[in-house]
Amino acid sequence: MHTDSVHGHTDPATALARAEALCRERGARFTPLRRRVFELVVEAGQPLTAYELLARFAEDGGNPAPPTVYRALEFLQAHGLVHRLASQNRWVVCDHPSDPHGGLFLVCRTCGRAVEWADEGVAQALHTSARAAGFQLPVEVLPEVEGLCGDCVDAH
Amino acid sequence: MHTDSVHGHTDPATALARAEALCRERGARFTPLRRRVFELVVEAGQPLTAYELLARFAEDGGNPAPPTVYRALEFLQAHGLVHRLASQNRWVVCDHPSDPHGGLFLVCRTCGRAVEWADEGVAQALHTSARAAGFQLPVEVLPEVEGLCGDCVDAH
DNA sequence: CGTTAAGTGTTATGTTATAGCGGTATTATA
DNA sequence: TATAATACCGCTATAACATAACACTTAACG
Ligand SMILES: [Zn+2]
Ligand SMILES: [Zn+2]
Ligand SMILES: [Zn+2]
Ligand SMILES: [Zn+2]
Repeated sequence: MHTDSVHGHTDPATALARAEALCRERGARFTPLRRRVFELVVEAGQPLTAYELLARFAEDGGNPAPPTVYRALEFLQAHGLVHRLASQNRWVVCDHPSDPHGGLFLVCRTCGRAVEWADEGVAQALHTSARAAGFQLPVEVLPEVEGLCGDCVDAH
Repeated sequence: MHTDSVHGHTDPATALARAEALCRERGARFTPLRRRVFELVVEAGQPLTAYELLARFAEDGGNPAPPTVYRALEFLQAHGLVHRLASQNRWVVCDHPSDPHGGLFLVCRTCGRAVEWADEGVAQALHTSARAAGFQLPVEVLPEVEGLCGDCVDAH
């Protein structure tokens, strides 16, 4: 089984440059607002709620209303720059945008850390199982499961 | 690979009897309120939001407030009688309570139908993948994925 | 330029979920 | 049975998450 991990440790500058390049390629506008939202999500290094983002804007003296932030997040998601963790109501940076990918989101029940784990084995098992149930899944599927990360297991 | 499906077509009377028996065994109180909530979820035959449940109570002339319904749902969930679909903010009856089980929730993007699909292959792939990422998953893991059910695929 | 589309600010509101308190019903114990 | 402890539920209020709709500004394109 081929297993390929991508950890959430891309440095912010690289992530920003990559996002900017990707948007330029596609003719999508990486506006200051969208850039700032992306930057905040990258810097957080962990999943954030939309309202946590709003709070960070407020720290900067900004004052956007919820729709402003939600719209930016939707743009970023549409371009694969962030993922929405539906089970957590949170948003997190994608570590390998521009590359369509399925996989698995592992979310720590204790510390909230999330790891996007690209694993063809899981994706394949999911598609096989879904087909057996008569379901057709999109190519990219990214289920979320809760567990304990290594650090939190060690700390009992 | 062993694949075992359980469809959402258990008849309401049977489901109720089973729930009642299960609670009696465990010394848990299957009160009228909890019974009614369970019955409504069973009858719906598809995932419901808590507020849809509240509306059905209202149809009956009842008037519970949100916490009342949420508490009943949490009780039912704790006893494995219903599952919460975190990605959908909905609740759905479990087709094989009393039997700890992992698997997969397949949710149709179009019609909203949800199928709980017990598949050891998926559960195993998830645990293997999670371990590789340093995560420890609970024994029962039930990720949710969105796709198209057979009917909705046929209807284009 | 002028026209059009895309992006953003803003207000208001809709939807989902929980905290906390006080009263009632059930159970456990003497 | 009396009493104490616990579990359950009604209720009010509020927190947390998300979107509709409209006005205004900015960018894209001839
Ligand atoms: Zn990704
Ligand atoms: Zn952790
Ligand atoms: Zn189940
Ligand atoms: Zn369908």
